[in-house]
Amino acid sequence: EEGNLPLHYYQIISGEVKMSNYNDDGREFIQGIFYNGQSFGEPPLFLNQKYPANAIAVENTEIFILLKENFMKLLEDNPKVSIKIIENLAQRLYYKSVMAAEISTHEPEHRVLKLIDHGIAYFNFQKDKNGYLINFTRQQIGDLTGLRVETVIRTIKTLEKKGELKIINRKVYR
Amino acid sequence: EEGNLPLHYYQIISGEVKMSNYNDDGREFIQGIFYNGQSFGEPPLFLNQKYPANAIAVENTEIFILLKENFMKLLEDNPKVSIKIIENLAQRLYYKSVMAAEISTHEPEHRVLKLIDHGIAYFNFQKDKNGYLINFTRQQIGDLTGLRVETVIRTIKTLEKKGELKIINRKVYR
DNA sequence: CTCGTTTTATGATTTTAATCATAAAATGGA
DNA sequence: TCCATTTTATGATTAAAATCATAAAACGAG
Repeated sequence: EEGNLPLHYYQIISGEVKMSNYNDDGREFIQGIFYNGQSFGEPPLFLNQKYPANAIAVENTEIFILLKENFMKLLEDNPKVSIKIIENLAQRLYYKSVMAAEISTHEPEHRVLKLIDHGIAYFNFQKDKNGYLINFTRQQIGDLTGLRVETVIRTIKTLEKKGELKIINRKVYR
Repeated sequence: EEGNLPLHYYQIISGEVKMSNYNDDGREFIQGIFYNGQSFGEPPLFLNQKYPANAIAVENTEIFILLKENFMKLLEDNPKVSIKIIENLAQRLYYKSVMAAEISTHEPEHRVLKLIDHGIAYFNFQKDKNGYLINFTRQQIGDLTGLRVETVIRTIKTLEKKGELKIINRKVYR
C-alpha cells in the first residue's frame, strides 16, 4: 500500500499483480502488471523509502515473500542473483523510459501502439492465427497510457481503419 | 544516440549530462539530468537493446568510460559494486514511477511542484536565505514534466500567488 | 560593448482529449 | 439462468493546455 515502508522482497510464483496509483479524483494510473517469475516493489526496499504506489493481486496469486535482511544477505553472498535483479530493474526502467516519453510528447495513437508493441515483447500476449491477442481491456490501456477509456476506444477504432491492428469480436489483435 | 547499441558503461567525473527524446515534431522530453558521481545508460547495456534516448553533455564534462566486458567482470567479482548499481537503478526507477503517475493523472501545478520537490532531494539544488534555488529554466521544467513553456511560466506564477514558491528576479525558490 | 540567442512574459485563439450522457453487449457470480 | 457489474460503444459539449503572435529582459560569445 502506498505510503507504507517496505519490509519484504516479493516474487510471483503464479497469478497476476497490478501496481498503480490513484490521484485525488480516484483516477488510476497503472505503473505495471507483473506475472509469474517476476518480482516487484524492490526500489523502495533498497532505498528505505515509502512505497510510491499500491500493488494488488488481480487473480488468485501465489507470492514468495522474503524478509529484507535475508534478501540482502542473498545478494551479498551471490553475485549471480545480484545480476538477475539488475537485469530485472533495467528491464523495468527501460519500459518506463519509453512510456514516459510517449505519454508526454505523443498523440494517443502513438501511445497506444507503443504500449501494445511493448506488451508483445514483455507482457505475456499470446499469438494465434489472427496475430497477437492484446489481452488488456480498453480501460487498462487507458490507465497504462494516461488516456480516458472513450479516447482509447476511439483511438483503437482509428488504428484499425489504418490497418495497424485488427478488432475481432471486440478483441484487439496485432 | 538513440538507436545505437550500447558498448560501454558511463560514469560522470565532473560536469552535467542531459538524457532526452525528441518526437517527430522536434519536441523534447528530458528523461533525466545526471551530475558528477552518477552513471547513466546502463539499462540498454544490460539488456543488449538499442538506446531508447539520447545523451549529451550540457557543459564541459569528464566521463569515465568502461568497456562492457570489463564492467560485467567487475560486477561478477565484486558484490559491493553490484549493490551500488542496484541502488542507483532503484533510485532512477523510483523517480520515473513518481513522475509517470504525475504526468499522466495530475494537473500542471501538481506536476511542477512534484518535480521541484523531487529535485530538491535528488538534483543538486542549493539552499540560500530565500530557500532552495530551483536552477532549471522554465523550458527544462516543461521538458521534464511534459508541459509547454508558456504553461510552465503561468503555472509557476499561480504557485507563487498561492505561496507555494517564491520568484526573486525571475529565479524560482522553494 | 555589441549583437544574436535564449529566457521570461502575456494575450488571443484553437485544438484535442476529457467530460457528460446514454446504452447495448458481454461477463461472471449467486 | 438471472441479474448486477463491467466492458465496449457513440454522440454532444466543454475545458484546459497547446498553439500562435509578439516583445522585453537577460545572457553570453566574440
